Amino acid sequence: MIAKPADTKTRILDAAEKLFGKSGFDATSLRDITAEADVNLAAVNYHFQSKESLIDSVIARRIEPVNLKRLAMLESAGPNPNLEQILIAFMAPVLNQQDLSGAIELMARIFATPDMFVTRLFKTHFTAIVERFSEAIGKTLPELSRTEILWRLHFTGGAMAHVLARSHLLPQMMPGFPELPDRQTVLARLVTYAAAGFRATEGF
Amino acid sequence: MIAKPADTKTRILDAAEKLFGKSGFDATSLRDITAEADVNLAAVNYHFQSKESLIDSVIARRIEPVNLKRLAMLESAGPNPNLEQILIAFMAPVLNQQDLSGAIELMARIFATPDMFVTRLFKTHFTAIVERFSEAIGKTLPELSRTEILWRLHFTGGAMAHVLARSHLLPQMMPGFPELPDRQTVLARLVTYAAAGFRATEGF
DNA sequence: GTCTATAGGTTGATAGAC
DNA sequence: GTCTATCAACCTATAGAC
Repeated sequence: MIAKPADTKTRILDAAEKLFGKSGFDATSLRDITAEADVNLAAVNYHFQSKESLIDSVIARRIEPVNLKRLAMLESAGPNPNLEQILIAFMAPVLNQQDLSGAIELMARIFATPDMFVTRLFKTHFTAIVERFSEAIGKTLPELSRTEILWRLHFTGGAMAHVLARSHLLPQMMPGFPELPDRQTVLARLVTYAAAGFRATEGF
Repeated sequence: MIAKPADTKTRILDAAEKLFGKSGFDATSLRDITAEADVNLAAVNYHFQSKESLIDSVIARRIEPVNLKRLAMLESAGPNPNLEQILIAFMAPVLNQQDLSGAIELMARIFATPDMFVTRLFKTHFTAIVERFSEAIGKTLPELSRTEILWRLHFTGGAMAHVLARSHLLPQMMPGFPELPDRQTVLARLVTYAAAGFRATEGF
């Protein structure tokens, strides 16, 4: 492995990702980022024009590969994937991604931030995913209405986002809670829970 | 109904709640708050000492009544509540609260903000609730391990938080998604989903 | 309790030299 | 492309008059 001397633009993206994930978009200043990246302050505006545009770039760089992976996993499960395969394709690329420079914490922020400009990105990047996955689920659960499927996907996304953002404090919140298991175990628990939720009889 | 002339302290709390919910804690300045509340800037520091202490007060004012309501609903379901009753007691007080000055949006922020000082409040206000509800669930689902119950409560809290934070954009995210139903309908959907998730056989 | 005034520091963004 | 220097605006917090 050759240590790549990352160029300025990449260094800024890496530093911004790390700090946005740790402290949020508002609380992270451009000066924090340039200090972390060890580049000049003016370089941010030269390469990204504005802070908001930098946020756009940081988010898109991580989300797009994840979404491609989701679609690829769904494809590779064949023309008639079962519910568990679908849910794993939906969640594994998010939960299992490499946390090189804080990608997981960043993703937790994106899911959890209701601010308008993040919401806009949410729409941009997730609409096609929701469309594709809700269609696949509809094929395995034809008795569910499309509306119900979308709601349950909404619930499932919420559970997944919460796992990203807060799982690390389960042990300290609950006395006697065991060590955090590895990601595969968490994913398995989540898939079991969500699959049962999807299979519930509609209307209660 | 007599229109109460709220005192300065209450006006600040109301304005802060509204703006924290709308824009987040970092993006809301004390000047934003005092302008909204139509009080003097210095009044904030007089009544609350610091911004962080104001945030504490704003959050505690809304969370504590909700948690009392949760415990009361669980009590009133009798000594052996079924799973649905437990889940309704857990979620209804959060989802159905009056959104007078932005309480629901504030609650969404609290659940969704992974910052340390919010996490600390999370522990302060929710540990007892989790303890009580996980115990009640354990009585109805004795075959589940305590660890599994805590994980599934974690997932359920995530789904609920996501409903608070993002449900309003389901219609615009999905072409053909119908109008948002009333809160009771959303709650019923969520309870159906979560109850099935809890009843899943452990270990898959 | 409420106000004005201000201290002391940070912010995003840019102009202009190299 | 990268730097220094700087602007104008904003921030939290406090001192001190009333």
